[in-house]
Amino acid sequence: MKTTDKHTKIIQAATKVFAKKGFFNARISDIAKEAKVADGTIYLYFNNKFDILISVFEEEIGGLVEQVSKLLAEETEPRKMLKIYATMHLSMMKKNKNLAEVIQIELRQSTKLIKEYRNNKFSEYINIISTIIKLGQSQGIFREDIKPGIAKRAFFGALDEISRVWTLSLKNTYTVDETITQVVDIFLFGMLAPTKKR
Amino acid sequence: MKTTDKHTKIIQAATKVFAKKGFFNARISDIAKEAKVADGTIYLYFNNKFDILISVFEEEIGGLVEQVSKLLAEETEPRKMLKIYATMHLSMMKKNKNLAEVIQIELRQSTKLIKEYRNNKFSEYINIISTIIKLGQSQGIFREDIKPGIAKRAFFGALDEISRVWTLSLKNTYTVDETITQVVDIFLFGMLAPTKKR
Amino acid sequence: MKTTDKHTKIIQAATKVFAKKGFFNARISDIAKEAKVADGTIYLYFNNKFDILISVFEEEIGGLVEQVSKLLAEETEPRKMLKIYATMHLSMMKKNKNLAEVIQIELRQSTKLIKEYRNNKFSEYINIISTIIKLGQSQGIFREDIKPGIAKRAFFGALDEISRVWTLSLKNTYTVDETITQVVDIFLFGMLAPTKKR
Amino acid sequence: MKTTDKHTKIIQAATKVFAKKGFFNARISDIAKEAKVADGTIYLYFNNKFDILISVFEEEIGGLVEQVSKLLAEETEPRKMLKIYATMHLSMMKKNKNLAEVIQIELRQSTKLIKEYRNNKFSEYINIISTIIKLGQSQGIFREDIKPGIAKRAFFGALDEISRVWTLSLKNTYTVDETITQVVDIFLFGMLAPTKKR
DNA sequence: AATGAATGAGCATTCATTCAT
DNA sequence: TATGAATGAATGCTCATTCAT
Repeated sequence: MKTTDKHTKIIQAATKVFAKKGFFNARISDIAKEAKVADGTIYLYFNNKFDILISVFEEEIGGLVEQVSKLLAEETEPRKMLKIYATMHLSMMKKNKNLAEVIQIELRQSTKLIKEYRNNKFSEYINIISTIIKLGQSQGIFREDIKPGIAKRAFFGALDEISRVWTLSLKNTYTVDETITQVVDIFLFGMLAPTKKR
Repeated sequence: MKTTDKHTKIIQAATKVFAKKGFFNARISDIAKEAKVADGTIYLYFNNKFDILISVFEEEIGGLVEQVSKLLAEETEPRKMLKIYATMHLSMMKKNKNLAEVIQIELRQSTKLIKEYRNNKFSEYINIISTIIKLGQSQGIFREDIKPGIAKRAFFGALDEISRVWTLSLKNTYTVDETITQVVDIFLFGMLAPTKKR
Repeated sequence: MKTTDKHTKIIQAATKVFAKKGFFNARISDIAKEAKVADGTIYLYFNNKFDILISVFEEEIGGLVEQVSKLLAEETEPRKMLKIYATMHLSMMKKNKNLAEVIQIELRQSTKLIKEYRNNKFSEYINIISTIIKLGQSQGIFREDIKPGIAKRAFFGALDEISRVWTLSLKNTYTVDETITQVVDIFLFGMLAPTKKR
Repeated sequence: MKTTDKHTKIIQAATKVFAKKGFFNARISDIAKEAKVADGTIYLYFNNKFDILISVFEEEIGGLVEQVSKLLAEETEPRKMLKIYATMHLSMMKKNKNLAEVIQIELRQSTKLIKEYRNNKFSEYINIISTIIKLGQSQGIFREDIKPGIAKRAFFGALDEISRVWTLSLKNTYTVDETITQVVDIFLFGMLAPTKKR
């Protein structure tokens, strides 16, 4: 991974600047300066400011997908998988506040602003959840009447809102582990199939 | 309250315009035109563009708080109360797409941009959830180990993400009722205290 | 004619600036400064830079048309009318070098750049020539085989090229009167109908 | 002269590009692409963009001078020579629209923009006209009082304006021959010396 | 000689805000 | 109170030119 890879350098700089200032308040020259590149150079790699934003999503969320997928490949138990997903997501957001802000704030902007942008990587990322739920249903672990398409939204929304509060406030009332357990437990119990014995 | 109340007219116009174009793409002149008022007049009622945005939240979310509170006052069963909250929130978002967009997108922007803005009304709105949960816990209905401060975020995040998807796509795969039942059930089962029999 | 007529002030400033620097090298801020107006003010009166250029033509050439028409209204002899036209054109170009440059250089640019611009005023101005020629033909003064549509171009082209050289060089080898007589004579003799006696 | 002569290739490419887009809208990269050469290569042969423009004139108009001169060398009758000049000019402009546009529009720009540029080739080209006129005067064919310095401008201006209209409009109301005859006849009759008989 | 990636100065246009009326 | 013309700071993007290879 050479330091001279301008494309990557710009993406990283943009993530940082978008997170700090927001898309609209970020100036191209801010990104250029952060990437230690001339303003014009940016336009050798991206078509326009929106294009940079979208690339940030695709690349950064693409990275998330990759990492989460790798971890999940080693696990088969749906309940544990859901916990892994939540843990990964929240700890990534905790570690990479820039990415967190970009996902929480700018992602929403972009969906609205750029109608043609389909958020492919994001869909891919969120669909990992429904895949796990379906797996759990096929194994009789999760209730059959749970709609994976709705549950995935509820689960992601819960995680997202929690990480959103984290980026806002410096003080953390609860630890990461504690929070994960809380959220995952609610969903696990909430989706659990009734056992005979019980 | 006459329709000539300029303040109210501007707030309503701003809600509409912010929802349609987003805060940054909305022009003061757009709001002025929508409110049938001169550009300069807006500055007789608001300090600047941000001030309008904040006022929009305060007023619109204040309205939400009021309506939800009124409905909840007639109910005492925590599980039913949670369902009422969810139903109210989602149906309001469904009905008032402008408000929905403003909450989902601009709320995040504003929290970020205006550090001094405390989102009082929004906190009030979201704290209704934790109040219900605490009530449920005191009645032995919800598990004691549920942290209301975390659960309220998870619950609101789930609702918010779902209404976000609604504002984006025209086609609705699931009905409102179906969706509400799904989400509320997950949380209800998820937070339920274990019964003796079981 | 109030000095506060911004529209007129901007047109005049633009004529001056375009003449001095050429359309492409002229900056909006140059025009604004010359017109003693803020940059943004220009956009209250014109859509864009091209629009200013076109307006300059329409107004300035409109003025030419008006003045020439007025003078010609007092004359009925076609040969004298042609001389009046030439005299007016050349002396105006001599007097108003800015307008001269704008006509010679920018008019050509604009016709090329803005395909949809029809140069109405300019056509009107040049058609005065063909009208005179037709009049002369109907009176048997000019040859019948002269095509007014071609002759008008030749006549205007001759005048234009001459005034072009004037704007370039400081030294004038010939006087204005001398030059007018030369050019007009060529065309008058050149278009004359053969007399019986001859 | 091999096609690998970069200098020539660039000149030809520039002529084409300047004609199509105009000097200011033409990009160096456009010329480079048209010449199948790298952007930087152009700067091995020319100092800057203006330099290319000037070179285009010198070379292209030089070619005109050469061709016209060759043809005129075979003729000695001034009236016929003038007709040859007009015919050559107009048919060249008709055939080579790129050159025509460059002469009509960019020539004027350049004269203005680059004060130090003396347009030597262009002067040479236009002076052919005055040379012919002087020849005609020495032979008693053209009137003595015609000033060749003025008449050459009038003649060239007439031809130029006519070819300008050609480049603008697709439809041609008159044929080339018809037009040439019209223009040349006006000037011939217009400059004719009075015959004894008359 | 040739390349083309990189540079960074330059500018048209927008729009929040002001203020004379 | 209300207006809306006027302001001018701010910025995304272009492109002539350079220079390391």
